[in-house]
Order: sequence, then C-alpha cells, then structure tokens
Amino acid sequence: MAKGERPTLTERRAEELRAAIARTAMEIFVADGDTSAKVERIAEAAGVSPRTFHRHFPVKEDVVRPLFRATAEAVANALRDVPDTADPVEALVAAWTAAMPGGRISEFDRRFLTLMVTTPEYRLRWQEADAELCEVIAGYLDRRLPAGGHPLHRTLPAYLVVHATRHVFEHWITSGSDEDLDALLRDALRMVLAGAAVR
Amino acid sequence: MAKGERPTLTERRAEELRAAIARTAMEIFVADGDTSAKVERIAEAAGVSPRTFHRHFPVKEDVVRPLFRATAEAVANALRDVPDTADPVEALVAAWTAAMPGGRISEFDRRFLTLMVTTPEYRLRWQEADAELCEVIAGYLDRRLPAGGHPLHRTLPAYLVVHATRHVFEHWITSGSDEDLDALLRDALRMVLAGAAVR
DNA sequence: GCCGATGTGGCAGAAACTGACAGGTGTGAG
DNA sequence: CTCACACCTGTCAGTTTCTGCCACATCGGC
Repeated sequence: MAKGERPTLTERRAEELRAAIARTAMEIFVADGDTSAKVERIAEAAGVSPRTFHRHFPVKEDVVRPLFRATAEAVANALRDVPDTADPVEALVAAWTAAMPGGRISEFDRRFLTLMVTTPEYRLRWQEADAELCEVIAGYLDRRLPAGGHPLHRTLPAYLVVHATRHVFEHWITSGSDEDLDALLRDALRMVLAGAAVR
Repeated sequence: MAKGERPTLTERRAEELRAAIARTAMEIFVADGDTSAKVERIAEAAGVSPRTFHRHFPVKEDVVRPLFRATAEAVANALRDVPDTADPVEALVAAWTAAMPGGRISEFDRRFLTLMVTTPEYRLRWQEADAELCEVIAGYLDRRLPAGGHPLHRTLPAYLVVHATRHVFEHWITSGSDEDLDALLRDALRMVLAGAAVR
C-alpha cells in the first residue's frame, strides 16, 4: 500500500480494532442501561480475548477513549477549515455541530452520553479527550488574541472555552435535551470570549 | 458530650479515621515520590485492616478525598465571612489564600499536589471536591449577578471561576511554583468575572 | 518458501474489591 | 451494675480487574 503515510498499516489496524471494541462496549452499555458490564463480556462480544482487551486498554474504562477522541478530532478538523474572518463564537458553535452526525444527537448517543456524564470514571476519559481539544482551540484563538504576555493568557481562554462547552453540554444532556443546544453554547461562549480579549 | 450536634459521635469518629488514613496515604505517596503504594501497605501504616480501608474508601483512590474536601471547606468558610461590599476578585483570592496554612504552600504539600495533578485518577478526586465548591461559589456570586435568566447563567460563572482557579493552580504547581500565585489568580478571575456580568 | 517482527491467546498470579460471619467495644435501658 | 443491642472491625473466601510469561499464528519483506 501507500508508503508515505504517517500511521503504519499495523498501527491503523490496531486503531480499527480499538474502535470496534469501543463501539461494542458502547452498545452493551446502552443496552444494559449501565456501565457495569464485565471485561469478559465486552471482549467476547467484540471477538477478542480478555487478554487482548487489556493489551489495548490497560484500564477497563479506557475502552471509551476512541469514541471521545473521534469526536474531538472531528471538532478539530471543523475548526481548521474556518476562515480567519469568521466570528469566533459562530466558528466554535459550528465546529461543535459539525462534529455531530447530521448536526444533531441521536437518542442512542444521548443515552450513552448520559451514562458517561453520570459515571465519574468514564467522565474522566471524556475530559481527557477535551484536554487534547484545548491545544487545538488554543491554536485557533492564537490568531485572535493580543500577542505576548503570560503563557496563561494563551492557555486559559482555550481551557475555559472547552470547559464552558462541557458544562453547557452536560446541563443539556442531564436536563432532558429539549432546549436549543446551539443557543446555549453561543451564550456561554460569548460570556467566556468577552472576558478574554478576543477580537 | 454535646447532644444538639448534627454529626453523631460515631460519624465524627469515622470521619477522623478517614482523615487519619488519608494523611497516612499522603505521607507514603510523598515519601515514595509516586502513588503506587498498595492498599495493604497504606492500611497497615494507618493501623487498620485492608477490609476496613475499603469500607471507608470503596475505591482505593478515594483515599485522598478527605484532604481535598477539607481545603474546599476552608475556602467555603472563608468565603462566607466576606462582606458583600468587597471586590469579588479580591474576595475569591483571599478565600483561597486563607485556605492554605500560613498563606503559603509548604514544600511537602507542593510535592503531594504535583503527584495529584499528574495522576488522572487522583486529579479526578480533586475535581470532585472542586465541584462541591462550585455550589458555594454560585451562592456567593448570586448576590452579585443580575437575577433571573437561564439556570446556566447562575451555574456557569461559578463553574468557570473554579476551573480557572484550577488551571492557574496546576500551571503554578507544574511550572516550579516560583511565580506570584495571587497575581496569577487575580488576573484569571478578572478575566472570568469580566465575561460574566458580575458587578 | 523462509524469517523476523508483531499481535494474539491461554495460563498463572498479583492486586483491587466484596459478601458473610464472628468478635469486640461502647452506649443506653432497666 | 448488668444486660442487650447497635455498630465497627477483622478474618476468610471469593470475584473482578489487571499483568508477566510463553507458545502459537499471522503478516510483510526477502
């Protein structure tokens, strides 16, 4: 196959396996209505041995990482294509909605995300994916912030943007998801970016 | 003993035991330079059986909760005594410094907190204590925010204040702690509260 | 077709937890 | 003061999560 690609063939295969196991776990979690399924069951449903499961996911809860990483990458990609002239708030909201298939969240996803929000160990994995997003957003905001100053002036706004988004999203998920998510996000992001000197 | 107190005698005793075990764990972690000590060792050092350890801390990492809960309560208490006329930024910074013994962080604490920041499972426990702080700060900000509006207008500023504080603090800890923490906090809080319509 | 590299499975075992039972301690009623 | 009761603790056995090790299969390059 192609030679110049960054990820090796083997690496990509491992990545696909991890994604498949993650999807299997997600389906089991949603079907059960909780996240208490044992490793043995998830591994068997995914067609691998428990030993292989733990080779790819040292800690059981790591199994959901590929899912969150995928959406974080989708947001990052959407943000990369935004022209510099766009309003930052609109750009960030658009990047978020672009990351959802069809611009909206399915009932299946809603159930899954509810489980993730209410289970601390899994919520942590979501936050870790958010942390990677922080760097991307920091890169985006760089073009719109006054240069120089303390390093925190660069990282803090990105950190706050990500956490404001997370807070709004968790509110939306746990409160029944019958509000206008985009409007809530716009509102929250405006608040954050008003405090930072984003132009 | 006194009768009208809220916590039962037994409950307070259990609380003290938990605090003692937590302190023991902290000392072991700092002495080792990592958090890999086994439950058996921590329990033995604290003079209890592993079974009792798990009775008070269902998950091993929960052992640090009493420590973070204590400082969160200290901040909450400091914030309760602040007059309504005080500048919110100064009040919050003062509450934070009041929570540290002597207004500054000891070398021992710095080493411990570094371990907590760099180990996701323990960092999560710290965040959980922060989450309780969110409610207290939301109560404080209530007096200074325009009434009414969406529930998020009440919870989001508090959430952002807590997370901005956490971001600054983690930067300060991991970057060597040789900067002026109060000044960094002031700067970050001003940014957050400027975005929210805090008066 | 062969060979080295790498991923996988099975097995044994360590470590983190849990349920059940027995023993000790203190508290309050009589 | 004594007894009964509630509660906490320790012991023990068992489950679940996770790891080291080795043998085997598979894949990619020669």
